[in-house]
Amino acid sequence: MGHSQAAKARTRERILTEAAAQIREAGLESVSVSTLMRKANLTNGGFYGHFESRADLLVEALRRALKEGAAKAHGRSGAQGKPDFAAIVRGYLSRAHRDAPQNGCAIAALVSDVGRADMTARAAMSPHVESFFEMVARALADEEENRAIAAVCAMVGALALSRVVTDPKRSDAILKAVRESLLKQEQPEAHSA
Amino acid sequence: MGHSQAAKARTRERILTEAAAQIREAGLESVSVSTLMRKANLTNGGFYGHFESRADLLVEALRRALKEGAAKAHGRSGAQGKPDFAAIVRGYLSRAHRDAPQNGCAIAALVSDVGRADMTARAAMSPHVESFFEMVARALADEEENRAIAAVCAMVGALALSRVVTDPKRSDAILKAVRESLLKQEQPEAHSA
DNA sequence: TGTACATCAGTGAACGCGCGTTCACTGATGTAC
DNA sequence: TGTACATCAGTGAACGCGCGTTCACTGATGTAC
Repeated sequence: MGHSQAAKARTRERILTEAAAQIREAGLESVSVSTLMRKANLTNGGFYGHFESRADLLVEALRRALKEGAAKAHGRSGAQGKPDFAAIVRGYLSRAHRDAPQNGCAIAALVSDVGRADMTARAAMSPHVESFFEMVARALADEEENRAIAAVCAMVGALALSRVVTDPKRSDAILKAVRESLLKQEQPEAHSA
Repeated sequence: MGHSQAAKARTRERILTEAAAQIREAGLESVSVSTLMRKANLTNGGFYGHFESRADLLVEALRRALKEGAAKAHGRSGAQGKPDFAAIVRGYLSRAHRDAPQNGCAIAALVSDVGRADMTARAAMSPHVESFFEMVARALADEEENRAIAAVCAMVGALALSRVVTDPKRSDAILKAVRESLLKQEQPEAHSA
């Protein structure tokens, strides 16, 4: 199989990316070493050349999932400068986001899991929660932190609840209600110009 | 051990109550049949006299946890008649609630788990989400559903996130920010009397 | 009221299974000459 | 440029363990006489 450092790093990347998608789709506990390795076209044994243990992988996969989710959010909100509040809200509270948790926000996908997990997992997610607050605060006209916190909680709650509710119409209604509620508060200054 | 129907029902109750607390504290997957039975002062084998399988128990425990959480919320909001919005918000977004998930709202404790669970679990939680919306709507001055949905999402999101964030001060800040944000919207009519 | 029996809630050992982890091995690649 | 060797990423069988589940059994209780 050869042994270049770059190739090994790429393999590790492949495992980690697969695991990051898996935990957002089916939870931290859903990851099994052999299934994961099979998905990466490898065999169980090879796993321990890349990670110390399953627990070690889970933390790294969580970090990866959080980073991917954050990157996507930043992309949606206008890469640099003042982020666009309406764009954030519309992107976050969309059916597309609801229906593709494996590519979406890891915070909403794993809030309740991480809320009862050990300190390592909680410490991995905490700064991403704070970053989300900050990004939304920068997007608000008055940049008030408390309003940003409330907006983020509403978005995370709405997305997570929309994935619970079985009736698709009611699920859509949740996304829509919170979208409108948040956008109403934050009218563009130019609306009467 | 005897065999009265009432005694058996009480035993079942004991197992179910224990399981309902357990899933809110540590998640659906945390329940192990033998550990659960040991906690109920019984041995593994007896389990199958009460439940068809572990999967069967998990659904029943989820239903129980949801019911307990709802009962508590109704208690806090003034048992009958128009519920008290401020009381709901203050009770839900309290440190006491955050720190005792095993006695609290099963929706916040298990949103992301149930969001990716099978239809049975999602169908068990959905009506409780709708009830929560309804209760909050009745508590609002204008009784507008969309505002109730937004308030519930903010509460569920805030409680779940407050359990993630590791810094206690920041966790408190989340609860406080959303408490104030919701209460500011819904001023008592008599505030300038 | 007292005795003999049937019931059945609960016991606890045993089972097969899948899991995380280990380890002796393989064979393609990079390197030294 | 060509050959021999060392490296080490990945293989795949094996391991011990805990799990969900089964089952023959026990013994306290309710019931019939």
